[in-house]
Amino acid sequence: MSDASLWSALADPHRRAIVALLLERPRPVGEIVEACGLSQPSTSKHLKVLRDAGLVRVRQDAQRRVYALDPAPIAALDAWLDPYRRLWNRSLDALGRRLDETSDDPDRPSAKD
Amino acid sequence: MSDASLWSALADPHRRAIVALLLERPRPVGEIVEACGLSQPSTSKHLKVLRDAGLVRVRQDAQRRVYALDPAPIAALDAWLDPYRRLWNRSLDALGRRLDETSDDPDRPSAKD
DNA sequence: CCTTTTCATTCCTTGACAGGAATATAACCA
DNA sequence: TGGTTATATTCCTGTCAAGGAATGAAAAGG
Repeated sequence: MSDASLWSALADPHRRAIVALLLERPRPVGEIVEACGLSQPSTSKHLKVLRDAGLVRVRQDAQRRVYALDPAPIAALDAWLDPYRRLWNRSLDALGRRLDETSDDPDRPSAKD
Repeated sequence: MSDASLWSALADPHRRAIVALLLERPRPVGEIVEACGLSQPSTSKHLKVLRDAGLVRVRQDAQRRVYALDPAPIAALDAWLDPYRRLWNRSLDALGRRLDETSDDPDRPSAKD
């Protein structure tokens, strides 16, 4: 299950920054180095982690390597999130009902606890 | 920004398992210990991390502490995901177009040969 | 070929985190 | 009050990941 590598890849703030950079457009390593303010080796290592997690893909262009986002793992995250999103909607719903029927449900005490 | 603690909290597979357990229903610590197969102290420490990240809330019930999911951070994750979801939809769209116009685009040879 | 550019990989050190064992804390009960 | 249950916290240790420095590797160009 590469689910683990996906989460741990995104757990690092620098890597989330890289991912955000690649959301705008594909970029060669040098550009990422400059934008992140990290050293080149460190950036390359982060890129390797992202590659191993399947989050980015590389295209060789002469001496440069152009990195781009791969949307698939993002979709996996989205799928993971789905059941929780339902919970979120339920609680929004409940809030709406409470606001709506403030004096209609004697079982659920209002904010006077 | 508790964004960092949110990600690092969910980076751990045991903690994701706990979160999944709490999605079904709120549970006291003992139940989580049993379900996860971790030791009680380890579980308590994971719960502390989840608490600090705002992912769970505790309610005291006699000697027991009942943990429940807080949907708000999930919504934050969802918001983070949003721009990437757009990317995903774009690529689905592109795929759809390609499948749609297979015989409409003489530039792109179809799957024969 | 030799050099330059661009990037990847090792080596090493340091810091953070996980897990177990033992201990503290708090609530309930006799 | 003393004891039991349920949970949190501390201490200690091993593991793992990040970052810097140095080095390796591949492509382009003279």
